[in-house]
Amino acid sequence: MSSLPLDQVIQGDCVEVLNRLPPESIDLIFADPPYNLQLRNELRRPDHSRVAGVTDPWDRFADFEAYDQFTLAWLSACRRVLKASGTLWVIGSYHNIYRVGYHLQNLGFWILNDIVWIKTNPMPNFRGVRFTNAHETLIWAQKERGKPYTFNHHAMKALNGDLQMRSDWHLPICSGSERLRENGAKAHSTQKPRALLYRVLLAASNPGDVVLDPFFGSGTTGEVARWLGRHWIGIERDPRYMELARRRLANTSAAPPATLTQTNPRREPRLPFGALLEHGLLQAGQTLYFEGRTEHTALVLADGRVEYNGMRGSIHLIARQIAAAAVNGWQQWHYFDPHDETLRPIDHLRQKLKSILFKPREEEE
Amino acid sequence: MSSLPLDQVIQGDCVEVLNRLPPESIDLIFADPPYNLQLRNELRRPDHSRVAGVTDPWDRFADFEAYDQFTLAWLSACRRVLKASGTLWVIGSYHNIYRVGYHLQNLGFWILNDIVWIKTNPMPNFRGVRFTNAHETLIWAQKERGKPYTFNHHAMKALNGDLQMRSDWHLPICSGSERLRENGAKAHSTQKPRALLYRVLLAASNPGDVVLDPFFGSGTTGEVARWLGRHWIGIERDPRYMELARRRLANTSAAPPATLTQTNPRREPRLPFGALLEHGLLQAGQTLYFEGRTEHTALVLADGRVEYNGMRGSIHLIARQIAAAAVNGWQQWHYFDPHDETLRPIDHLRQKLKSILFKPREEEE
DNA sequence: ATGCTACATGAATCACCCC
DNA sequence: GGGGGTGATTCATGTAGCA
Repeated sequence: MSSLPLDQVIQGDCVEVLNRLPPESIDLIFADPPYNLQLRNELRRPDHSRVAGVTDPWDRFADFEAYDQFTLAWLSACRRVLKASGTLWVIGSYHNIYRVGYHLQNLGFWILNDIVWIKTNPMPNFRGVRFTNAHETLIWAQKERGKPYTFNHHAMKALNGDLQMRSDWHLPICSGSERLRENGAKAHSTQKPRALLYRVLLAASNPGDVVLDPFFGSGTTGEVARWLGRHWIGIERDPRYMELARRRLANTSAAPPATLTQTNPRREPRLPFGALLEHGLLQAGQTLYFEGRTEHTALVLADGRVEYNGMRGSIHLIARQIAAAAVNGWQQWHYFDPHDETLRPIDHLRQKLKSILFKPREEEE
Repeated sequence: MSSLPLDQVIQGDCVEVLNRLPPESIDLIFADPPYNLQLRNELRRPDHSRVAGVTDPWDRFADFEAYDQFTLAWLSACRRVLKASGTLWVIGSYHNIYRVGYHLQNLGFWILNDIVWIKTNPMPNFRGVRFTNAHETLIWAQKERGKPYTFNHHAMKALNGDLQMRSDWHLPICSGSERLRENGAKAHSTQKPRALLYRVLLAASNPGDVVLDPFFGSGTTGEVARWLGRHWIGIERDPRYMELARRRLANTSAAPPATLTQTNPRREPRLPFGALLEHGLLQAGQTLYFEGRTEHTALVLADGRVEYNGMRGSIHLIARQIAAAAVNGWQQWHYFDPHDETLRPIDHLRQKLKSILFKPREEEE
């Protein structure tokens, strides 16, 4: 295999498949390896219902040494196919992330950041014997210290309301309609949310780049790569997951490439418009209507800005240009709600997202 | 040194000092080791002012291997002095925490949680080449898997507005009047905020426990330990920091013991159902009502068992038989209160007896 | 359609005493 | 030390069912 099998799911052990790929050919790797959870007994909620733990056979290792060998093998194989300018993301929990980070540093990867995914709705600790485990950790590392790498600072800043994107990402877990199901049961026990991958790919790759995921699973990485105009390669050992991902990707539409070009920073409000994109309430390429009228339309860009009449900027900036007055973009811009075929202010979506992210708590004494 | 040097700062290398302490004598260790930051060049803000990085000699290591040796040495020494029921906290950043976590697991420590300290006011990434590094990581580990350990669940829940404390802690960095200064300059480059230690010590120790900090620095651990009625031992290599901490601790006042009462029911003595009979709150021959309904009644026997439908057993056993599920007999069974002619759970009587037998006590030991 | 309640569930290393 | 009994323990969110 000398050329890259782009935009495909490849069935097989990731080390073997990686070793057949040409060296230094991948721009970005996102890896979601087994966490080695080591669950022993069943766990019940206070109402005595049983918690469905992750006890899949792919997460069973004899001991730490076996897990270390596994980790070194796939990290080394990834390192070979990564371009000198490429970066690697790995997600994990306290069960495995210290082993991953240790070996990754030993192999010569240079950590650029670690990111904590703060879950807005984690599962509680039912027995009250530890802290609620409310986060997972991502390590972002380049192949070699000092090499150039891709970090789309302005896109991240735009996505974060004109403030620098920080290392703590507050996002909900994957649930509801986003969660893939088969006969009512979850199709994959550890499906990652699209918003997480959206931020990773937008930050650390460019349109046309090749993004590889050695533990493809349900294929979230591929779906978001398509949204963002990145090529993707998914490696998955389990034929059932491979089929699942193939079906998913066959139904994923790509965003128009015009929305994906490089950008400059803009002013944004506190809850940024980009959050609507991260959470899938809007998609890049959708049309916005100024004051709900069809003669002024704008195009939603992937980093949370909009394009109108050759101009690019935040919803507020563009709205000011059109109205020639200080206006609030959240009220001016409308989106088409296909559910009831009406135009609504995007502020409607913001309220919806607010209720998702910051559900107001009762007043306390 | 056979007895513990309580409530003192000891000057010396922590491994040497730890090796002179008796084994299995410490309840809690909080360690804030050098982070091995490996800063190469000076960093300037956009206005060209110089950023005061951590370039102290105590944070310089030749390479990862040297740092690993250092880490293994102090972790091993800590492990020896820790009680079987003791736990260890280590704080670090992505520079060192993966090495710490790896070695700690290899030594047999069992991770209970990792905690992310989210800084509400971190230093921005001035050059815009990475994400703002807005967090540090703490690992909380017990000496050995499966041993009992201290976690004050109710204290944590109360501290968090009656919701379980999560693994993400949003706290500001140490600044303002809390920050120790000498001639206007920071007295210690990595002084930790008291709020962080407050949560650690309140969660994982009890009044009277011995808390040890092998990298005492400015002495935040000691100050909070005094606040919370814990004994403390601080080890610090640098004589200047040792003096700084001694001055600080001399001016720290301890909390009134009455404010430190235990709220964890696990530490309260157990009251069997028969105690209600012994103390006359119930009498043999009385009727109990399952879930307050009159169709399931049981007879109280003199030995603290109940008889229901020919079966005899504990309140829990019989309740489980009726409910065909794991239930708590204290909640299921009701008694008739002649005072106001209502049915109440027998747990009401238990609470009453508890308040009679165990008047809220002062600090123990 | 709207609103309310009940129910389900999420990468989980989830008890402890006493015989 | 092993086994059985006692009894302590949950938050956010989405969906289904029903009025």
